[in-house]
Amino acid sequence: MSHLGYGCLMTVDREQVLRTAAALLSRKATATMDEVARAAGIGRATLHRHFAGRDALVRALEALGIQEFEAALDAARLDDGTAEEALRRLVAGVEPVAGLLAFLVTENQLFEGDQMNEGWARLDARVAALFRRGQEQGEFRIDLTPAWLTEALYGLVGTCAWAVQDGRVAAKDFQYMIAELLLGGARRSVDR
Amino acid sequence: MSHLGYGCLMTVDREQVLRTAAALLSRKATATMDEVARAAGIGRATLHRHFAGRDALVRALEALGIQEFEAALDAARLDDGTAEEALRRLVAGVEPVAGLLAFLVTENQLFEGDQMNEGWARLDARVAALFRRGQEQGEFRIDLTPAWLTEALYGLVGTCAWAVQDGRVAAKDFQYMIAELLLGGARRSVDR
DNA sequence: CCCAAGTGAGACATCAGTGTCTCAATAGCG
DNA sequence: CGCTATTGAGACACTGATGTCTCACTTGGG
Repeated sequence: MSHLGYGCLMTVDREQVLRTAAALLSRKATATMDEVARAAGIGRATLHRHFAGRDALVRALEALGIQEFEAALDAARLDDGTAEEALRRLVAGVEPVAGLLAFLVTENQLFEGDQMNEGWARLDARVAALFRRGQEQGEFRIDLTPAWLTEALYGLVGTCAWAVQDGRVAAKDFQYMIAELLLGGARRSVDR
Repeated sequence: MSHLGYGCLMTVDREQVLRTAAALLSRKATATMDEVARAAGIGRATLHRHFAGRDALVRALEALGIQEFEAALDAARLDDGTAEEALRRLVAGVEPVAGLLAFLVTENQLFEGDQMNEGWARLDARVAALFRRGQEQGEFRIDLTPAWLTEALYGLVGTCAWAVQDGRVAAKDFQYMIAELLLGGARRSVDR
């Protein structure tokens, strides 16, 4: 059953552990392996059986985050319909990955090594391309660079994930708050 | 001269050290005391002379961040003029503190202890009050809660500070990018 | 010019976190 | 009902960061 990676009730749910770890580490990067294990509801020994060490854990977090974010990008079909529609689909699809994404964005130390950021750079380019498309089609303003809009999206997703975690924003408002702020801003326009 | 806290050229510039430390620690929370010292251009021993330990350093970071952010809030005169004007003044005044602010927002572990967050909660309330005023005066939309707008401001400031640090956003665009996105969003309105 | 203050570099003991191990207990499966 | 796989708890040594100390050097003031 171990070859399945899941299915056995007594077997640790690898993804669940990683999500919990991301939520904890993104808020307390100095958390102990023991704290991570406790947060995930498993023993330190078990955590070590699945991830050779702290580095391996972080790498796994990185890999899962990139993988899931890429899946969200695929599912959002960024080239279909208006850029606004695509962005809303992206925000919706990113919600389950928000914790992971917050960790990736925060833990900049991942990208100091060499270039595991290759994977990340590719995702970055896809998001930026969406904003560029919106600008070229006259849908988005051109005075905010695609690079900044991309970073802002990441920042807002992470911030909102934390706000939800701390109860400052209702979980059901996650998509709305991010998409509306990013698209329309705080100002009340006359045509809205 | 030590009673002045400054003035002696060979004396370490305490605030400069803290700013450097904030910039480093907000991007690599696991950085060593030695790394912090090197980044600040001083020896580890000297760093230890000024801050008893890592905890003391973080506390000092917290205190300075709160103090300077509060000063920025005062200087922005949040009750004067339109809410938009006040927000733009705040963003402008916050720019020099952006690194410190990014550290405070990211290092949530500060607020796990007891309630040094009292100081933070007060600042939080002031910012939220600005957004609430904007809403009550019909200037801001009411479907985005003041609490969320407050968090979003923090998130965007931190994100933009990092983007500038990494060269993805030009330093001169700091205020514009944040204020414009936060106020108007990415969408190109017909009345703009 | 000399002295006090401050600094950097390094040595050192200490300690918390890490990684590895063993062992008893438990859950699923035949 | 055993058997196997997996887990949690604990013991253990080890590594790296930490905090403290000394000492030589430099700077600025008297």
